Amino acid sequence: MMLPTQAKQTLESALAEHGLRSTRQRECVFAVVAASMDHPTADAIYSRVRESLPGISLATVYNTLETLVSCGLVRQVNFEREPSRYCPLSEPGKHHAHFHCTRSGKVFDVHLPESFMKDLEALLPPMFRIDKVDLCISGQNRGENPSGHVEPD
Amino acid sequence: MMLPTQAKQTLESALAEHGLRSTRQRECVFAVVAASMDHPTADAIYSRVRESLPGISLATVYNTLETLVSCGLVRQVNFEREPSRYCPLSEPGKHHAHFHCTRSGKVFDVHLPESFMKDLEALLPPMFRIDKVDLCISGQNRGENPSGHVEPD
DNA sequence: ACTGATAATTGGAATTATTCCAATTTCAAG
DNA sequence: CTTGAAATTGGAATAATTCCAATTATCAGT
Ligand SMILES: [Mn+2]
Ligand SMILES: [Mn+2]
Ligand SMILES: [Zn+2]
Ligand SMILES: [Zn+2]
Repeated sequence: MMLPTQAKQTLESALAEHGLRSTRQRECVFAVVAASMDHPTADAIYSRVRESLPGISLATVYNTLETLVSCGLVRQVNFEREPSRYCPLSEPGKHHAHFHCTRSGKVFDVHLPESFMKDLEALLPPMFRIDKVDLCISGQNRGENPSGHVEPD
Repeated sequence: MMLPTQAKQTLESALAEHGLRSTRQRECVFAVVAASMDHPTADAIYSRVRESLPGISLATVYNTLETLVSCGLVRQVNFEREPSRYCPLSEPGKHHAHFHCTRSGKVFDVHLPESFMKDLEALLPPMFRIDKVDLCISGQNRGENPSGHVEPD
């Protein structure tokens, strides 16, 4: 798992902004998440990272994921009481929801247009300052391969 | 904790529809959730139910909450990895989101109009059948007491 | 390069919400 | 009543995550 130079820059500057160091472990965990389109759990990320860094500990994977989330590089996604999943956050301005197929267990990103986010904001009293929006839809994906802004099944 | 006659009817018919019996424990847990506007955890519900049924077990509270959720009478609400919370579901057609104030820890219901749900449906490919929508907003409630369709702080 | 201070990582133990299980109790029908 | 199924119970088990003290890596200043 190798990290493109540009992504490396992104990681290092985001970490630096928070007064944090770039390490082999952080680079590798970030590379794995950035390359993962399937919203893996911490355990799955641990498995994938160990192919490059066999000595990394699960604690470090958890620590690093928390760090990357707090730096705004990674998103933590929770469905019901299942283990947390993680996905890369490329553009900080863009929002996306998650569709969880209860049949296949797969997770799909669903792009949320700015207008939808505005509508949502309008539903809340103005004294509520929104920090984070988590929209999880669950159901069944029966039908052929979807196209557009939704990941293939 | 006493259950109004009408609510008792609601409970009994919902349970009967699923081939389940109405019991003292189920009545009491349902009564507590129905009367709770603060989205209590299973533990908090356990405490409140024990005032009426001191001998009830925590396992039964968990079992009953799962039963009530599967009967569509109660909603299970999850924020991040915090313990699950529960709220009553009076009208089956109405949807509501949750605002979680990270300062006070309080939870507010936010009514979602049908138009918003339609907009959401339109964002998904038609082959995705929606079973459930969980919308959780977190942020800070700074300002005076909100009014309207939002619970008081 | 060397050193000291600080940050990060590590393995394993601890935490804790929830689930599981076998035994007992309750219930409703015949 | 009797009886079989359903529900409840206490306590053990589970499992994702967090915690912790010890080790290791990194950086800044010499
Ligand atoms: Mn080691
Ligand atoms: Mn007892
Ligand atoms: Zn995603
Ligand atoms: Zn609610």
